[in-house]
Amino acid sequence: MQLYNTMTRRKENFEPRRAGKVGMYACGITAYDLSHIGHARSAVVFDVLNRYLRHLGYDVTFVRNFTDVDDKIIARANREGKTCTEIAETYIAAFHEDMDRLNVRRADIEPRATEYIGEMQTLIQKLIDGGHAYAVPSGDVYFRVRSFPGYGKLSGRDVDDLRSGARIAIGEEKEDPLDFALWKAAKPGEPFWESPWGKGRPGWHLECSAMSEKNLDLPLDIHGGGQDLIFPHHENEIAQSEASTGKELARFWVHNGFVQINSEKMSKSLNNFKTIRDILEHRQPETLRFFLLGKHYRSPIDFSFEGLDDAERALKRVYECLRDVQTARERASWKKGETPASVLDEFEMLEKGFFEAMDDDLNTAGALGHVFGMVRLMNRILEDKGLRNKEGIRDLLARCVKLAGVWSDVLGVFGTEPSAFLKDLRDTRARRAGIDVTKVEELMAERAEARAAKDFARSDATRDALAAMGIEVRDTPSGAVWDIA
RNA sequence: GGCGACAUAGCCAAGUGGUAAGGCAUAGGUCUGCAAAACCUUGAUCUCCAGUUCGAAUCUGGAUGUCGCCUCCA
Repeated sequence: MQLYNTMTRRKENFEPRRAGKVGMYACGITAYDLSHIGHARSAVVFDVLNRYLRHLGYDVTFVRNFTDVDDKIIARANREGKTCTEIAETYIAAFHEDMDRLNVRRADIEPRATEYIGEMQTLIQKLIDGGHAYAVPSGDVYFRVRSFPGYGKLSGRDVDDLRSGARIAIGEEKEDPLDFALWKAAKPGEPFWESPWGKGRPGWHLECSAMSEKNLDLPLDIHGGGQDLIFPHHENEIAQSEASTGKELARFWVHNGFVQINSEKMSKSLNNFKTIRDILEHRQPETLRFFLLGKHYRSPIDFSFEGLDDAERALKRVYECLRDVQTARERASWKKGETPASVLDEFEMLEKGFFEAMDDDLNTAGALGHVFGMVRLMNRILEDKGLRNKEGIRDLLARCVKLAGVWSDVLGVFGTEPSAFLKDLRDTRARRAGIDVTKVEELMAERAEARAAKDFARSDATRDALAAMGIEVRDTPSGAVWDIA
């Protein structure tokens, strides 16, 4: 497959370092608050990449870390009178819960920073020994940026330009404004670990270098994260890891675009933050996931509830088709007859098109186009009285179900039992609209009675009453069903 | 100021050289007691200007607009 590499700014043919095996590392969250939809996007993107690489037959080892010691965690712990460990545990558990709902698979290894303090100290010592780092009297240790010639290569930045804008904050004892902390001396009341440089804790960038090197071989095949991590986080990781090991840190750098609100980045200062839980209050998790897959992973995606509702309707269309295919397969008798070649061709083109899109830098939006092409094809077949009862179609429907299974494994959507999904969708919408389901059922019963008596005036009156509530009634061979308009 | 991304129908969104996938919404038709779903039909020459080319949404230059990074951030 082709994958865009931030380092070279080009799509490149992805080949792992060792045949058949992929080592992938993605930067996870800092566990100090509930995860927001930006975290959801990043997680979904790397989940799809993880799933697709496995689909292609690679033996993937996926590592995603948790930062469980950090300024913001400390601040929250102090504010709430809890320990950092308690805060971290709380929000790691919340993250897992949210990810499970979004059908994001757990990483194979989920290291936590505080479990790697020893490795981090070893790494710092190596950097000091190599002249790449220095300790200052306060007990901080800094990375000496000018000792690493490649600094800026990932983000395309020039060290001199960076230097002109940088400044040494009061109290810092850096040799150079660009130098960044590897180890921070503990202030009173902060958690700390003993070290050769005094009591302190690791710098954020260092954590990922230690955890990636410990859990995977360098160079990593893929290192990923949000676009905002390119500078300085990943740039600093490269400096630390490459200066200490002499090896390239990662071969492919993959970065996902942001979630925006009204074309602006979500931020707490703009007060436009949406947590995953805010969204899942009134929408199904699969709708959010499907919405996120609707745009290419490197582009910014604008979040809105209107957009989510469009996604919900589109997803419903897929599930209604899956349900209808399922029903059609239950037909007791089939007549002799082949599937027309043109239909088979179309089926195969759609199947191929999906995977070509995925191979092209994980073009999920393009792939979904082919999914809907399949929905149209299947609907058309099921509508065709002369075709739908043929043995050839029976076999095609079986292929369709099998393919839907593969697609859902890769994308992490369309995998729910159709009837269960549709029922849950209806309940979700009813809750969202504040509709009393019991009342609806009563009116439905009344209408059924009226229709049985061929009292169409009364039947229509109940339909109108239901319509006023936002309920749509649909008569099917097996009785009337209702849905939210 | 430095680095970068984006600009496609009412909305969302694929498409990186050969005359524009798909979704949502809208309108008409088939079907239906009436409806709904489904199916069929219906719409854009791709922000603007100049250039390269037999040919450009797709390449080059410029303009305008929007956004991101350069400080913690997915």
